[in-house]
Amino acid sequence: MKAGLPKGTRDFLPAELVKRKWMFGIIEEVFRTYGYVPIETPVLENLSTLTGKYGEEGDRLLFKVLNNGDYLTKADEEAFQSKDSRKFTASVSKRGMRYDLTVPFARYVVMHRNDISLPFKRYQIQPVWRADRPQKGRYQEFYQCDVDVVGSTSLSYEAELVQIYDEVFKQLGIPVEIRINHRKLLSGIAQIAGIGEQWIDMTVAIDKLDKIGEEGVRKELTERGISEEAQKRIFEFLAGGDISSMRAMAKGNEEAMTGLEAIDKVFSYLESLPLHNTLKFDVTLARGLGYYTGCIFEVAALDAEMGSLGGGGRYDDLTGAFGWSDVPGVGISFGAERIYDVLEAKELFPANLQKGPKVLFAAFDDDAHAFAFACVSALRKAGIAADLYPEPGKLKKQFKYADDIGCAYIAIIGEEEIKSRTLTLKDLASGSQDTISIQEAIDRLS
RNA sequence: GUGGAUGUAGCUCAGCUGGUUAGAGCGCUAGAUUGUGGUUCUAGAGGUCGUCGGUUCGACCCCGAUCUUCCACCCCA
Repeated sequence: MKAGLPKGTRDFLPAELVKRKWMFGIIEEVFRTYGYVPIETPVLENLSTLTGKYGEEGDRLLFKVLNNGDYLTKADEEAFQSKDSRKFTASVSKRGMRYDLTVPFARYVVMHRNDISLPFKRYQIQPVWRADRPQKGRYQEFYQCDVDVVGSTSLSYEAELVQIYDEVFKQLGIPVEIRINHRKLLSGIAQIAGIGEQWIDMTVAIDKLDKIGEEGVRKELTERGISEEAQKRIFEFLAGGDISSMRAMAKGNEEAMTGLEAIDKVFSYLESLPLHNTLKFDVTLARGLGYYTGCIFEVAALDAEMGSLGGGGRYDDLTGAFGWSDVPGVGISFGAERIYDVLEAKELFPANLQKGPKVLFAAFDDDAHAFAFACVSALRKAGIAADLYPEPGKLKKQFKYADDIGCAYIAIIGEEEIKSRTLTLKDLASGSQDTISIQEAIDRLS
């Protein structure tokens, strides 16, 4: 058989994984510093946990797992005959793979309500799966890094999450723009335009403003059945630009005012604490997932052609679907794959990331190999990543191997070294070498 | 889910209107060089031309299906 992978998935070579781990390490350390604790959840969830949480589009992209055993005996024959895929699937599959980290977290909070104290601040770095059509930077298996806090409505958490975005991207060296908006402001604008019922249609359309322009948005609004009159009011509002002028226009609409006040409050928390990146109020920002009800965030790289590097927002009631109502929360997510691609494209990974052992031992003959084995053990005991070429012989071959696996040093053992209980340590980058004792080598390499 | 491209050596790619032994560069292996790699030189290995089927005397080339990757939508990280 031919070796191959399912579409949209990939293997990682050591050189890539070293870089990924560096990136995840920075993200995790910032999460930890802000007081978040790690959790993990299983790959598989009950399909009932997942379906209906991401809209119709999301349900379509959900990976389902076939039931075990004689699943056909319990299959819905009628649904099969009438080619009703949804109904049939439900009869042969009761589990699916997680689509994001937020819904499993909601399930987790409800199930462990007696073991956690609110507000509960958690982070989670795990892969998720979507049966999307792959493209560059879009995979069917990819990692998300989520931080959420549940059990508090304090807007200081929104401000804190902005700081987390800011700190992570500062440490990674990617200049970004953090955009903020509020769902209530959007629904308020729709009310002001007299199309309160269609606020989601409006939101989806104006989200594309920077991409398709005003004409394109108007066209889409018309297609979604929104009148010219309403469109006029919407664009009047969008033209407002900053918070204070919008406040004047929103007067009398409680919904829009709530949104504007919240955004203003987040800005005020950060007033005296300068960010490294820019935080921008963007009234056209929408965000897809249906469960956001308050502030929403999105992060975009300033000088890279890349979709959003992360997003998030506040939800009034994340856990209601699992039977525990009115638990508010707010959280953000980092899109690891896209961030990695930006780091790669801009060559922002540190050059000195060690992928192989620090030193490789090379021996000339069997006696030297035996002595080298003892030397390697001594170095390893001292905590130095060291390795021994498996057989003695030509130095050329052993040098090449050291280069290939990314060693910084090679230690050569021959007759003379055995006699004097030393090793010849060569710095592969500079080419300089010294014959020194094992203890000296340990001191130099640690 | 819709529309469009793509696939030839480990990698990047040539390959004539269909014609018999499918090429290059890099990489790989060995030697030049029996205590010193990344340079140079020489030789060598490596391909069921994505897969399956069809048309043809003959297919890498034409046709169909399928898979992969990529692009634009949709949606999203």
